[in-house]
Amino acid sequence: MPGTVQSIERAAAILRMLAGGTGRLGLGEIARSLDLAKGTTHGILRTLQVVGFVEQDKASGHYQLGAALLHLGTSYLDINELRSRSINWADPLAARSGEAVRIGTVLEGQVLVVHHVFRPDDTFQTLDIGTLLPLHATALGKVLLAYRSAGAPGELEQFTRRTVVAPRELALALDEVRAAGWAAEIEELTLGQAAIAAPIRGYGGLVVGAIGISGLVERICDTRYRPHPRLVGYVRDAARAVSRDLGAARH
Amino acid sequence: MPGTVQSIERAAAILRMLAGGTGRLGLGEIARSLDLAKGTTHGILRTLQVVGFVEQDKASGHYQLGAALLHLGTSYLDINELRSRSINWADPLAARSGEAVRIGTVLEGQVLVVHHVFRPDDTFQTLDIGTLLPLHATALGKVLLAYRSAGAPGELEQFTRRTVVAPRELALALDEVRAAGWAAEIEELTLGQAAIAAPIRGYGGLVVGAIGISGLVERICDTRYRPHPRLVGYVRDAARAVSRDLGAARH
DNA sequence: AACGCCGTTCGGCATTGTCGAACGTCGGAC
DNA sequence: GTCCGACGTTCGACAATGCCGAACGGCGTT
Repeated sequence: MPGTVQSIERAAAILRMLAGGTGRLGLGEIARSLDLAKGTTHGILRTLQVVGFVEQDKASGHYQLGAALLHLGTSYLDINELRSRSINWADPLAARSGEAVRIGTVLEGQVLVVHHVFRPDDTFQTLDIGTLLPLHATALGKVLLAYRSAGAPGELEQFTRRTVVAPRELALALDEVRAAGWAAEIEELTLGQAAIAAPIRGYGGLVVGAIGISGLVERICDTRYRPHPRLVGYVRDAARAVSRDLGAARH
Repeated sequence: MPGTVQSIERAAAILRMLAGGTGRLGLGEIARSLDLAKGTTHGILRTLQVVGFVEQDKASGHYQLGAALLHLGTSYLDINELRSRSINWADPLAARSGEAVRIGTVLEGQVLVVHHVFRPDDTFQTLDIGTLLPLHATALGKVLLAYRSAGAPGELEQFTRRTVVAPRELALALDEVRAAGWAAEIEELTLGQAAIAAPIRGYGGLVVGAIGISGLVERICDTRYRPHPRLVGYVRDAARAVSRDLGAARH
């Protein structure tokens, strides 16, 4: 890609690789995967270490992500307008619906969770801000796909028996999402779990994210195995409120 | 610095700058602060944009941190051994003490919070994982300073009337911390707040972090304005437990 | 209407980072 | 105990790379 700094692209590729794997990776492993000379890879890793983006386990020599990234990630949250505007509406939605609320955007063919409110009643749940979820097997993802210019990703992983993996079937589902203005997901990612989501529009009406609730199927769905209209209304109301805050209304 | 990749260092400097400021920054502003040509800065920013580390506000042209950093930061948390080992002991500490628990490491002359457990009873508190705190005005920071090879930072900001700003006074306080094996902070960062912390030792006995509790002065301290020995015991017990998990015991 | 500032583009030069081979060290295998 | 292989690291030479500075077009202000 002309006009871009190649060493930075390589550094980013290394960071993505370290984030994807189980944790520590060896220099040789990294160099081999990215088709780089060991010496080159070493120079990049050393620099990343100096700036705190990676750390090295002195004992094994292996590399892992560094602490500076945590602060950068948190700073992103502080800046992110989608998140800051959503917070005021996510809590009420969690309270009204009684379910956990999540807000997501698209990042590299997946859903990035930028905000998460725990289910009000319940106890210990793991915070999954910063987590990546599949686009085709979540309510948030379907919404984001439906209003997205880029087409669906080629590889559709099957998580449960109900996961939509056929491209044509997914395209039809996305048509329905566009027509209805909201999306549902019922046991397509995890058995016993269901979710409802609606699009958040930013300046100019563009869809910049999605907000939704998720929880046990028996609470999200009615006896006919379909999402409660009441909950759908809550989600759509919240999405509209956030969109209004983001300036979707003005023009 | 020879042997390091200069463009990556510059890219990291830009990211740090974007994280430090209030949010969006202009290209000229960045180029001026880092003494770079506008063209050079533009190339780096474009690359960072391609890899998702920065985003550009189409309207104003200003730059801000990108979503990919959030995922990298979260991945760091998943990897970080200090954090993963601490989690099991942070919850019991919060339960026993009835206060909020935080675990921190040193990052660039500040305390980086890598884990945070809310005060059990209370209601809404803001999660400050990823936040940076001053070294000299927090209990966590004093512990980290006391066992650190590098000397204290030159600039000691005054937050309240009780903040220790005189280098000699701080050095004496750190001596006490080393002698006692724990540190306290009473209204030195925020009025009405106090904290207790103890060091976490990793492999080889090296101090790799600190764990502590913080809350209202009247709960942390006794009538003589000194930390409750019972709470100090809880914190030190937790610190020892985490250290044992991290392998400080073996050799 | 002209100015100043912004983000962006482009070409030439040399600084910069890349490559490949060689080194020291550690662990495991035999 | 002693190979052997793999690892992370260092180094020097080449040229490809990304840096610089000047020029461009758009926008808001003066």
